[in-house]
Amino acid sequence: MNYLEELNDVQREAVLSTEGPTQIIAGPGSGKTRVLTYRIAHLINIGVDPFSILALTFTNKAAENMRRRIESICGAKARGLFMGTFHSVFARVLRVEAPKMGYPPDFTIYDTDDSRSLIKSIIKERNLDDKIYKPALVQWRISAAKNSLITPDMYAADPDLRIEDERQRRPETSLLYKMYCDRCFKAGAMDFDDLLLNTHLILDKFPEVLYKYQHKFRYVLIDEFQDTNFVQYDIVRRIADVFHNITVVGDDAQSIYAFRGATIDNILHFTRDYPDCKVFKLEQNYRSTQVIVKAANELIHNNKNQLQKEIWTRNEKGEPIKIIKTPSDNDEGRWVTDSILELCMRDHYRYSDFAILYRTNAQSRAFEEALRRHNVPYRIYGGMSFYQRKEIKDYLAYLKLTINPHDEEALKRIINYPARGIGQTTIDKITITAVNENKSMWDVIANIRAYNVAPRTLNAIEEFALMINSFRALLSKMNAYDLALHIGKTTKLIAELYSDKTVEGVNRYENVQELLNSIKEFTEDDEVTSDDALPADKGLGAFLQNVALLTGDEKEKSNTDTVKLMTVHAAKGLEFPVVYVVGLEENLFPSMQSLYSAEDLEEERRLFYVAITRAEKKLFLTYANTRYRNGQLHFSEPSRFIDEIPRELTNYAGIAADKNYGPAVPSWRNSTPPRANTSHTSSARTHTPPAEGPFTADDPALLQAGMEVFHEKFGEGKIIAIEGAGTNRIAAVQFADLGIKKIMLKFARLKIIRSGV
DNA sequence: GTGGGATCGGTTTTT
DNA sequence: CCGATCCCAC
Repeated sequence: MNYLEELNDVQREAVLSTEGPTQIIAGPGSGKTRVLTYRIAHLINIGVDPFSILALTFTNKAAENMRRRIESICGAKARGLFMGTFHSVFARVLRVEAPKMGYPPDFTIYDTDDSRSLIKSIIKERNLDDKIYKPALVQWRISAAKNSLITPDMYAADPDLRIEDERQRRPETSLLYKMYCDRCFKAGAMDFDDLLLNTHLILDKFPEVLYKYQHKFRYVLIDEFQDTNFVQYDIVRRIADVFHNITVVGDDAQSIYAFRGATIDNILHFTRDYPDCKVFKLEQNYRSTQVIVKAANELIHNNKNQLQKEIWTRNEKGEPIKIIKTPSDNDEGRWVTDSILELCMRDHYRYSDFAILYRTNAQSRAFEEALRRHNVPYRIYGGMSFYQRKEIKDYLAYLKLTINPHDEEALKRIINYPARGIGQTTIDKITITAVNENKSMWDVIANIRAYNVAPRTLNAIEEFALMINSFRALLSKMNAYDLALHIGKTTKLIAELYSDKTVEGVNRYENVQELLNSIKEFTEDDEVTSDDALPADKGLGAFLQNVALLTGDEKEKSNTDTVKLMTVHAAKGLEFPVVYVVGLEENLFPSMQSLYSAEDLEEERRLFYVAITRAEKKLFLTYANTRYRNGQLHFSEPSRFIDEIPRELTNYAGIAADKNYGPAVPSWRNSTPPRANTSHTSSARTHTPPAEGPFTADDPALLQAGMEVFHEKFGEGKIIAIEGAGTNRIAAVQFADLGIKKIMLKFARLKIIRSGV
């Protein structure tokens, strides 16, 4: 078995000792994925039935990647292996088992948007103020409860939670939680958390189900164990409770999902639950230069809450880490682009060797613009995923409704799209009736004649119900693709998009075609991993089951020689020869909300640790002096994380000084940074703005930076009138060559409301 | 009930 | 800057 020869001693041991509980602590670049894949491949090679192996990963990408690697070693033998994300694997289990809890086998999966929108409508129905009951917060609280295995009843009974909710002026949260669960259930829908919670509940309540999976999955392996939450660990622990062949792979230093309920405690609990477990520590780094490895070690030592571990490497020393300060976010984009072009020319790097990593998705803009200007091909990962686009969600809503007409979110989305004369008032009435009669909205619609409805509306609703029912009748007669196409045509959805010839419209049409393609692929894909316990299904229903769990960007586009842009979170598990970690500013990375708690700050530090350890050869850290965030100009201080890297590993000098990007070391490093002045807003009511100069800020630095952006965007201009008071004010600006434009001033930010004279 | 314009408000990270 | 929402004229 030649694959074993590629491994070092620890790695080989970790691959070969297949039996019993095993913990593999694997630092960045230590060949973690390799060990995990080889371990699975090895299991198959020594004769373990792939059907009895359960491998859980954190992302679809990781699962796919690993499956490919295993198949390249084992070939067809690897078929039938149970591998996927927690959510996708247990969604499959629930398709079989959830009817025991009263869910339909074709239950819908609500994504974050669906679930938020449902919460929103419940808040509205209860006549609560959505300024206080912010849907996102309520959703977060419900999610946290589910992840801690707290049911609505337990929530209501818990005095601590009640006190906390009352303190936050949201006493009805408990009730909302209950209503939310009821509504999901009635809609035949589960949200992401339900997939885990319900799996747990079923294993808990139905011993025969637990027995079945305990004996089916003789080997359980979990990747990115540090990112699992309480429920996830609980589920796998139960499943592995008979054979004890449970392997967890992870690195506490790379735990970056605590905000989502992941807990490092799982690592500690694991050694407590399996005191006899074997532990392997993979500390040799094969990825990065000594400089990068050293920087990473030094950085992470600032965290108190960390298992002792030190990564090391035999790789070359490497270049110092370059630290670059730019005047603005746009300059940052330009500088990085220049740097990429230079390295391509001088050192013959390819575009695909570069990654630009940022803290928030919103930061991608400046880089996109600069890269596009220089015709550098790039690809953005994450952000708005394919399946979150409006046109896709609309289309999918029809498909979902066909499968499960009780799906409330799908129904509300398309009941009047394309417009068919069913307005908001009617929809509200239906909702209220449904709630009052304890039915789903579909029950009301399908039986609309029983209610007193104006003839015109009644007609529209009946036609709608008839259409959906006609689709349902075809379910057993057509394959997924034909039916989807038929639905698109009948509803005029495709025609509507086709007629839109704007750039966005064409794009939307193409997206829908893309969706249809993927349905076709799904229909024709015959790689069946059939199994009596969990039969594979190729119908429209099965397609939809998967769709909610996909992030959609998995499909590689034709051109792969592209610069990659993504958040640090999305970069986990990846590596690149050259990495730019950008936007390294206090309040951004580390993020503003992490600065109040030590734990959160440590998570940010781990995130930065993940970011820099993606780099193989060259690492650049950049930050911008000024940046627009929610339309406001912000001055920034360099991130504290920059200071935590030993000076001898870094190079601040020569930073593009020849290109006028400004001095490398910030001038206010040890003094008070200038702050955006907001005092003028409060006095704005009585203050008449001066007749000239677009800014009333009295901070000269702010004025200066503001003017720069202003001129860059609009050229020379002069304010001739301002109306309004408060934060938003409309200014008429006279431009030398463009006439007069109306511009909205928001604090110091300019927004065009209307262009032209 | 529809559609357009004005206005307001807001931001981490993801399955 | 862009999406959600409000308001108003058809």
